[in-house]
Amino acid sequence: MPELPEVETIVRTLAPHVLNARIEAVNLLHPKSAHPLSLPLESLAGSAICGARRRGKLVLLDLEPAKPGPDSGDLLVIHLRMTGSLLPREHKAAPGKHTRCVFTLKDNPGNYQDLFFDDIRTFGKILLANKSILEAWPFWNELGPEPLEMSAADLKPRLRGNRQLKAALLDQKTIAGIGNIYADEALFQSRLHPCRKAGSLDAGDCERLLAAIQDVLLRSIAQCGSSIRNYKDADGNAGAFQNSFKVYGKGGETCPACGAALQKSRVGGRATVFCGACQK
DNA sequence: AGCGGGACCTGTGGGC
DNA sequence: TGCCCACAGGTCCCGC
Repeated sequence: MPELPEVETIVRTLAPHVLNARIEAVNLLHPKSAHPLSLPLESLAGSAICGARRRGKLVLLDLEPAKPGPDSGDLLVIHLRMTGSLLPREHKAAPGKHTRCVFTLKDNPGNYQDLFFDDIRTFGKILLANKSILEAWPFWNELGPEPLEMSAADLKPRLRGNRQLKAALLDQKTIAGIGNIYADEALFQSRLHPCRKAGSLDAGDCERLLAAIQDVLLRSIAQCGSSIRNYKDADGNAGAFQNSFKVYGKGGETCPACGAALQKSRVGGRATVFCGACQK
C-alpha cells in the first residue's frame, strides 16, 4: 500500500500518539507478521518510544529498552507493504478481523492506549532490531538514498545498466520510497519513457527526473498522501493526492499535456500508464 | 544482467 | 443475485 508520502504522513500523525509512551505489552495475533530476523516481540515490554521516523517506506520507532543489553532491541521497524496500517485505539478495544498485532502503550500521565497493526493481506512485517540484526538485514543495508535528500549527481550513477527506467525506480536499492504510483507520476512529469534504458539518461535527464520525483512526493505529502482503497493515516484520515494523479490508473484517458490516449502496459511486472507521445 | 512469472494473502469490482 | 476472473500501493525467488 503505502509509498513514501503515505508512510511520511503515517509517521507524522502517529508521533503524537506514541512519543514518550512506554510499551506495556505486545500481543502478536498473527505470527507471520513478525519478521524472521526479529527479536521476540514480547521483549518490547518495558521499552519507551523516544522517536518516530521514516526511512524509505519503513516506519521506524526508536526505543529505550528497560534493560539495555546486547540482546535487547532499540529499533522497531514496521514495513506496511500493501495493506498494513497503524491505528491508535482505545485501551482494550476489540481486535478487528485483520488486526495482526496489538501494542499496549502507557503515556507519562499514566493513560493507557492500544496501537493496532492491521494488515489485510498479511504481507507487512514487524521487526524488533538492534545494531547486529540491522547489519544482517540486506534490505536495510542496501536501501538506496532518500529521494528528498539527494542530488541529481547522486542519482546519475545509480541509473546504470540496461534495465528499464521504471524497474530501476521501483528497486529500493536505487532510491528508497518510490512505488508504482509515484514512479508513473514522476516519469510522466519528467517526460521520460518507463522503458527507457536506465543507463541512457544524461545529466539533464537525471536532473529533470529527480526534480519531478521530489515535486510529486512533496505535493503528495502536502495532501497527506494518496488513498486508493485502504490507506488511512494514524488519525484515520484519508489522503487526497489521488485527485492530482496525471496518469496513474488512467490508461485509455487523454494525456493532460498533449491529448493523446494514455497507454497502459506492464513494466517491471507492474501496471504502467504513460503517454507515448510525451514520454521519450 | 535483467526480464517475466509466480509466490505470498485477502478483498473488491467488473463482466457475464 | 451470484460466480469467476483480474487486479491491487510490495518484495523475493526462480528460471531463462
